Amino acid sequence: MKETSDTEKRILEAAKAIFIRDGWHGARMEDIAREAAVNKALLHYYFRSKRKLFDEIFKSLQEDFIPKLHIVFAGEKSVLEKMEALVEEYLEMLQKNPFIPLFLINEAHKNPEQVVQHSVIPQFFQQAIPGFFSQVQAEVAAGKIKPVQPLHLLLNTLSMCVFPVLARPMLQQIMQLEESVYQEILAQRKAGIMAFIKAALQP
Amino acid sequence: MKETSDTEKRILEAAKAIFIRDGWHGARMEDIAREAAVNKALLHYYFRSKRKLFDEIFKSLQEDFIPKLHIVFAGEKSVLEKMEALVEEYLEMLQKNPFIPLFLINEAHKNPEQVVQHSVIPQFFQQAIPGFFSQVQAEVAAGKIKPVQPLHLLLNTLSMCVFPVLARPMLQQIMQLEESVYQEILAQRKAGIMAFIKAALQP
DNA sequence: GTCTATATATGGATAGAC
DNA sequence: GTCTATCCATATATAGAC
Repeated sequence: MKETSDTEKRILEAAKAIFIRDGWHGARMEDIAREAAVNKALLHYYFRSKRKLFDEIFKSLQEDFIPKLHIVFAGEKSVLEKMEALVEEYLEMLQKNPFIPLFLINEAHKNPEQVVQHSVIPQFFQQAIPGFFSQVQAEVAAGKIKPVQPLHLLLNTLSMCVFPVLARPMLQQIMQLEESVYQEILAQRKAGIMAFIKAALQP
Repeated sequence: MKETSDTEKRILEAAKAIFIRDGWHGARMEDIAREAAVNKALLHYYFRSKRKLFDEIFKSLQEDFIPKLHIVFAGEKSVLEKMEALVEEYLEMLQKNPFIPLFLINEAHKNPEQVVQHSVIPQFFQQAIPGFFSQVQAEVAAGKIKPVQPLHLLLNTLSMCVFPVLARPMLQQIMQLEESVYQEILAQRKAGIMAFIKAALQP
């Protein structure tokens, strides 16, 4: 029975909002404190450091997301159906937490090892993905889908989902689009990605 | 006739190496100075600031890359041929300058407007891309390629090229792969991406 | 638990001697 | 042009009063 004080919850909510808005580097403890309507010393009282505060948020996020991924890959569904479920779950998570990929990439760049330490994603990968790769090869051999290298299929799919979210501010500027127009494009991504994958896989 | 002293060139070379290795945030003026075998005050003597030093590198890089992109999109080639040329040029640039995308994304996140100021990419986009989009629609209408939304075709292609490079340290950790193995995968990306695009487009 | 005030660390930038 | 020494800004983290 974990007790979580009202202030602690307010801080977590505020921190999540600020991390989403500004990313890891942009988010300042000062801003989080103001958002939570407390003093910034309180953040350290509850969470000791900015990193631990983030970890708390990231942990609960993983606890929410990883089980969904397990369901995606564990079922009896076809490769195409699994890809569709993956795209759907991934895009939904990204919409709610658009700052996560950039944070992980930046952190991994500075200190690669800690990705393994602070995340259960590598563990998930080892468990769920080899089986999926076998399934892809089996469906290719059976002629159910066009020949494709499993790893590249996965990389392609993840890339198409993440990159437009990850690089939103940059792409929006390059294409000179209004915020609302870009959001509209992101909303169409699921269709845009799935049409592409289906066309690429169906024999 | 621009004079560039030997020291200045050494600093530029060193800075490029450090930026490639550590990215914008990771790169320290201290490290660049050591790499160039000079004192860090010299960096400021020649370039005034870290940002201006980077800009110098980024500028010469654009002067090299943008013309290639113009050639890719300006020719009389088919959509599929243009995509192939794009993937080839883009992957080559990324291999030589893997730190660029992460830098641009982080900067755009902190201060979106400056992407336009410090880069000619938005300008390129306005010039070359609308024509390409028309060409895609024309080929779709003519039944030369499967129905596809031009913007999503472009987003998909760019995403598949950039993301595995951009997120290398993270992906390498998640998949628990040796550096050399991951490099091998990147080397196969061109084939992996093009097979996917061709399968997705060919009617 | 919550605040004000302050310490500490990092890293870019500058002054001034040579 | 090149160096040493120092400044300064930013932002995290802590001490200590209430």
